[in-house]
Amino acid sequence: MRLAFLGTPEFSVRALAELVTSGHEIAAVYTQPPKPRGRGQTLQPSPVHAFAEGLGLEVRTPVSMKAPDAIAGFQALELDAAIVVAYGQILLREVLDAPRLGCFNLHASLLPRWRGAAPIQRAIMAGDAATGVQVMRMSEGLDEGPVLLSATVAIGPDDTAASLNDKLAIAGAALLPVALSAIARGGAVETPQAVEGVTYAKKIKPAEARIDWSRPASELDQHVRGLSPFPGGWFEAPSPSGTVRVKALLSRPHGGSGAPGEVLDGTPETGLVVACGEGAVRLSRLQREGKGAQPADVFLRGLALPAGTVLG
RNA sequence: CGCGGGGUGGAGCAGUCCGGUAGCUCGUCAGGCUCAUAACCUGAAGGUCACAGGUUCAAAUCCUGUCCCCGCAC
Repeated sequence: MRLAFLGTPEFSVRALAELVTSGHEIAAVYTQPPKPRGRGQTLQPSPVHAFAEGLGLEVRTPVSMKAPDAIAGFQALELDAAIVVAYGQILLREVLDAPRLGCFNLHASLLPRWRGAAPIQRAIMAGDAATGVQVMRMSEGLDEGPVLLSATVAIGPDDTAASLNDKLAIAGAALLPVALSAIARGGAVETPQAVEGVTYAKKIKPAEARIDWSRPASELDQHVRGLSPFPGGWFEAPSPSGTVRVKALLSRPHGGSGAPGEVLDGTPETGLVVACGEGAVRLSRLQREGKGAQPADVFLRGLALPAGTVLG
């Protein structure tokens, strides 16, 4: 089929690769324009942009898909279908209707749960036992279209937003060729989403990343893993040169109890065990502000946090 | 010139503001203890304190310049 691909982050790259491998014609790749990022604020193309360029595909980076010329350019492609995977822009009716067979979206949750921007993180933060990826026909509403294909992925006790992102990207990419061949034959079954069980995965706000030690251990564990590595659940710890901010990147509930935020065990061999409002968590990967991530033992050799220390 | 950290024996850090014999937690090596151990005890090796100038009786520490690294939340 003659397709357009719309995607931006790393998550989308695998999906695009899968489409290319399965022999579809990629008429154009749409992605967000390069943004200044990283040290030096140099202009960096998006992961999808870099990947597509490497394959010699035509890359388009309109600032807005609502602009008349962008819409016209899209319509002129005369597509069979368009595949949207974490593109980052809302598409108007004119765009959705342009391809002969319509626009399809790969979404990282089991709809109608976690419609919206941060489904992967929200699933972990909510303590869901499983989540998934789905291919759906796009409609004007936010992730409200009927579902064609679905795959479930279990959320393990050590999964972080990063690890789950990878698993979902792989599972999702595998669905696309299957969905497309069904669409091409006209044999795709589209199931409307359930009316009940709708939740929205709101964007993560900076303020909610801070760790609140008074919460139960299970919730804190989910908080840490759901926000790892970005933006990272963080807390404050005393150091010889004042209070420093520390991100927790990996955690697991652990036995023990004490005042919320109290260090129960800070020996490098054990890891950092901190009391919560209920129970305790063991933090096994940490990152001091301005530094790289470190395993707990290495971290604790540089910043001693003996039992009894209270974290903020 | 977007912002912020940092370069100190193999690892992670303290010391730098208030110049004056290079320190901590580990690792490594040797020996000891133990039924045994990632445990414990004793001892040892290992550093031109990123690099180059400058100030000074004396610089990891003060001044100037250079290189490199790390973190900035679709």
